[in-house]
Amino acid sequence: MTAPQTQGISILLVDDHPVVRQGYRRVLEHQDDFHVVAEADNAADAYRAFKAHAPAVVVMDILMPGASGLEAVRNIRSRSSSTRILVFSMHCEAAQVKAAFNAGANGYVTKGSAPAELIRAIRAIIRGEQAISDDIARVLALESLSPSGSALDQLGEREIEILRQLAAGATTEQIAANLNLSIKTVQNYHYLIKTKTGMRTDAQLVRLAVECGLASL
Amino acid sequence: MTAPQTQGISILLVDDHPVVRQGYRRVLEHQDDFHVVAEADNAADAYRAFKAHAPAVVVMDILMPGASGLEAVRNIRSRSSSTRILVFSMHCEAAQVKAAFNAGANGYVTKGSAPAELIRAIRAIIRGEQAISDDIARVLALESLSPSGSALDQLGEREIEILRQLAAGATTEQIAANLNLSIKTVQNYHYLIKTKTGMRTDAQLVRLAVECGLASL
DNA sequence: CTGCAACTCGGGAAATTTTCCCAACAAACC
DNA sequence: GGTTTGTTGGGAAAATTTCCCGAGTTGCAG
Repeated sequence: MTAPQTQGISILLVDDHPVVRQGYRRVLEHQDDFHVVAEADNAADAYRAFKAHAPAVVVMDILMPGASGLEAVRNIRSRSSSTRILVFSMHCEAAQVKAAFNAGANGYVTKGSAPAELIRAIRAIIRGEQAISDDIARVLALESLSPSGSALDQLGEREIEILRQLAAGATTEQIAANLNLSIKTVQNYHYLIKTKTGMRTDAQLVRLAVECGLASL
Repeated sequence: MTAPQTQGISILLVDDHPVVRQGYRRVLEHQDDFHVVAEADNAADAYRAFKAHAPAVVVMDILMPGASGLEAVRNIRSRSSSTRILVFSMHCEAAQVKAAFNAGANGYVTKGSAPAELIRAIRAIIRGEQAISDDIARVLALESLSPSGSALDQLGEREIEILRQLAAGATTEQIAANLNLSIKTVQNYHYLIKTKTGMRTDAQLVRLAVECGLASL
């Protein structure tokens, strides 16, 4: 199980800036079990390279011209659930990070992170863990402590009300009836709430609502 | 702060049975600082009377024809967070009691309780405490000690484990991977758990799991 | 020992929901 | 006046839920 693979870990490196790619390639290949098998400088090429090389790990900048890097992450994730995806970005915003994980990323580090942190993150996601760099951790931690509803202040009143009722156990139909909305609208809100908050299941939504004091048990 | 209010404590009394109301009115007005300012015999009238009289305390039976008494509790609670609501019922079941507190009740006594217990409960909730009668306390205490979570002993081990992971926020895929089952099997269990427990949404499942000590928040 | 009941595991197929796109409208804001 | 933001819903493909079924395994009572 834990024996190192003889061929090492194949990596696809994606960044629109060649110099940056060079830098990362050097850092990555300094690990002798890491092997950068391909590079790409845009989302479309990244997806093509992914299909061609089936790398174990994709390391990509999500800030690229053209199609969003997040879109590439989604594409790759929908094609393979086993590929590990590490996103790096200059952004250190909670929403951005959540969006990346929601799109299917396994890790997120900022470009300001030390090389050792990048390596550590890659080894973590290979083990199946989720990885974030220290500065991201700090931002997310502080955000979760903020006095406002943290994940809730990104939601509108309607969204909050619907989340509250969802967490209370109401069905889509009941909510639609309670608020005098069409089922379709409630479904759309339900989906929107999930994407905005980064929650993937209704159970996670309930936990969020309870944490934010929206619902009780 | 602790000085008795000169006008005493205003009470709204709700029960669908006139004779029962008479009995309670007598017991309540035997306390000279208690004053029953209104009565109602159904949920809708209760809510109207509440808006009209703004009583300090609402004493209501939740077992009434028509709209659920719980619904009335919720309505009153959403209108005023300071009003104290004491629920009384013939039922002495843990689930019923929890539902009442969840709806916003401050206290719960059974109809079998002695008058002194009712008075004690009202004085307790006026002080901002939560109050339950002795028999309720015994039921809740025993339930919390019982090895099986009541609604859970109708579930098999596999079902319980899957419910636990669902409540923890795991996706179907993650559960299937964790337990080495097919997604199809997890879906079937998920459905089976819902039908066996009578829960209609995943949010309700989470609540159930938490109540039964299967999950925490 | 035999049969029955319960638990575990999954396939099939129809029904429903989720997902993600889009557009319209109002209010707020620059 | 143009832009963003919140609210409301349609459409259509993808995914999940729902419910039915069978099959292997235990355990237990007859």
